[in-house]
Amino acid sequence: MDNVINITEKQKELIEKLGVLCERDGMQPAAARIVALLLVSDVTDLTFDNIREALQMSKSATSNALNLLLGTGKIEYITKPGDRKRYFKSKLGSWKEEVRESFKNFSVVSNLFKDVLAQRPAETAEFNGKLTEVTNFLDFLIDELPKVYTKWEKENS
Amino acid sequence: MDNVINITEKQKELIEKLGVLCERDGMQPAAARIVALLLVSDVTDLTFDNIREALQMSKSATSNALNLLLGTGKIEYITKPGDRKRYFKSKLGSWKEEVRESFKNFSVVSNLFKDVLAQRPAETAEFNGKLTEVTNFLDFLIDELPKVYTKWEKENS
DNA sequence: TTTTTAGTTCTGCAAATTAAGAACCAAAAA
DNA sequence: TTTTTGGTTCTTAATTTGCAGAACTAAAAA
Repeated sequence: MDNVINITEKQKELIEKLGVLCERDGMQPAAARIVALLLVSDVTDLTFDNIREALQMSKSATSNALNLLLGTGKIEYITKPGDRKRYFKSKLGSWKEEVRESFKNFSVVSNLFKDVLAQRPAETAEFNGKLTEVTNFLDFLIDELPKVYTKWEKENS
Repeated sequence: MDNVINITEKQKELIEKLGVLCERDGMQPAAARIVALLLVSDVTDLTFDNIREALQMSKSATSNALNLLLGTGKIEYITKPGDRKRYFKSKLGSWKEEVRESFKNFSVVSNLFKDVLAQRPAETAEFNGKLTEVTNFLDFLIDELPKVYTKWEKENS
């Protein structure tokens, strides 16, 4: 029988707040709470049933959310010798990775804007000019943000 | 009678692509298409009915989406003397603003992570260390990103 | 071989989102 | 004063999402 993990009121509060934050990023509620739980729980490696009981959710919801999070790289699991259970844990590095990914998205937007510009009539000069400025700004970021990363790497090696 | 605005196939394609992009950012479908339409349309200032006809949506959907977009600052409208209609147009600067806002969000995450750390047991040293690194990274970004903006301003004045 | 464990998969429902259609309304025009 | 214009608001309907519960399964244990 699994020893049930305990969550304090303070922790529950943090789970809600972190959960809302993840949900705003498009994550579904159950998954968001799991991510949050794995951040605040005293024990960092939790089993399927630990999670299910702590968050009071069904097996199906737990299973689906865990597999979704494994797929998106937000969590991982370890196993222990002579133990069939998997121990799920937060893949903390994913937060840094996620930021990096979100930065990459700028080029998708920038490229689409360029496509838009390419087919706009020359007559709407002011509009086209502003749109050009936006794409220039995005391209500037696409250029500068990697440098920020490099600076971080340099300062932390 | 309003002169109906015409949308080419190429423009329709771009509207779909831009629409999907906006939807992925949490914008609802109808609103996303309006934003896209106002970017690709040859005429940049469109009336309620121009939009309704171009995107084939109901008055209610059009009304709700337009008010949502006005509220979130993604579009604006102008009026013309002796004309009761409003002419809606893309607030192009909102794209730049949006990026700036999304950067501000890092401090919300960072602060929450610090709250999490404050109540974590000291025993999970490795985990706490990694979490600390993530918050340090976020704080680094919170510090560096405004500098990137400043650089942009400087290069474009 | 049977049973238990550690999940997964399959309905099916309840709530939330999204948009249509019709009724409505206030200001301007006729 | 009546009508038209340029919308808004209300109700309803169709999807979509998220999750519970039960049935199921493969591997390990007994």
